[in-house]
Amino acid sequence: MPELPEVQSTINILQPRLVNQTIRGLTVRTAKLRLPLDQKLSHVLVGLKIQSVTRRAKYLLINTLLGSIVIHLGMSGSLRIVNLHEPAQKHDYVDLEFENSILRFTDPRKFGAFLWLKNHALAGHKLFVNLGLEPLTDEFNAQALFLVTRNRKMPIKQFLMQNQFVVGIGNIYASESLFMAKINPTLAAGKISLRQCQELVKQIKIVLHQAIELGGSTLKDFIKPDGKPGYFANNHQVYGRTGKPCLKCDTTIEKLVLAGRSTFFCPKCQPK
DNA sequence: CTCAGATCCTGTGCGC
DNA sequence: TGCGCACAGGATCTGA
Repeated sequence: MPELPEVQSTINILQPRLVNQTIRGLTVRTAKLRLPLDQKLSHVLVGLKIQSVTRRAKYLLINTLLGSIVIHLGMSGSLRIVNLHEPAQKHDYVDLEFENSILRFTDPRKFGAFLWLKNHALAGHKLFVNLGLEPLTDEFNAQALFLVTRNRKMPIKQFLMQNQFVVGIGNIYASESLFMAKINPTLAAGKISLRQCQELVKQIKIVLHQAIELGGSTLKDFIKPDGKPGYFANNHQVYGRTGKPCLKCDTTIEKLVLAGRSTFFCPKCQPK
């Protein structure tokens, strides 16, 4: 899936195409996503007009005056806009139908989610209530990161990937940001200095902004909402580059496993 | 409270 | 060419 840049790119493409469109129907082809999908949702949605398409963490929000359709792409989900009567493929699980087009949700691994939340239920919902700061805001800064990491023994990479303090940093961009900030991914979060926090925050913002500008990264099977294939791993410094030379110092890139997730780093640029 | 590990599900790619 | 196994972008739950 999609990390934050892919979700944001999806939104950037969907927003102009969906705003002011009126929902004509909903077709659901599975009940089992990460969260159960209400098969009778169609009655609620038909007739509602899309006001905006926004994002919170990696949740994509299609907003109407009454509430929001909340979509999470999980590990393998994608959205695209197709013509009416375009036949559904194997893992096409939800269609949101408009007058002249369909927004189609595909998710082979079914780790994603598609649900409806009324306005009053949105902010307090369990999916949203424990989410941390958006990484591209001023609230996510070095001072805040420094304070919240004190006494934490968890490796900094895992800490970044939790959503409690900062959201939207997934497995790819955690490795990439730490490389750019020259911080070893196994370093205990509580051990990073204020100066390292400054560099890390700065690099996280740069890396995410760049990926968004590129139109969302790098997934070989990532399909943008217009149906065109996405980019493929062209810009990664360390992710997926085990055994290849570091682009800055030529040292061989290494891989290790942290909390069950592959982690890539340069042992010379990111010393312990 | 903190943290490690298992878990949901399917597809792909590798070594044999 | 076919088969089995390891691994994959996330997030949540359990239990030590």
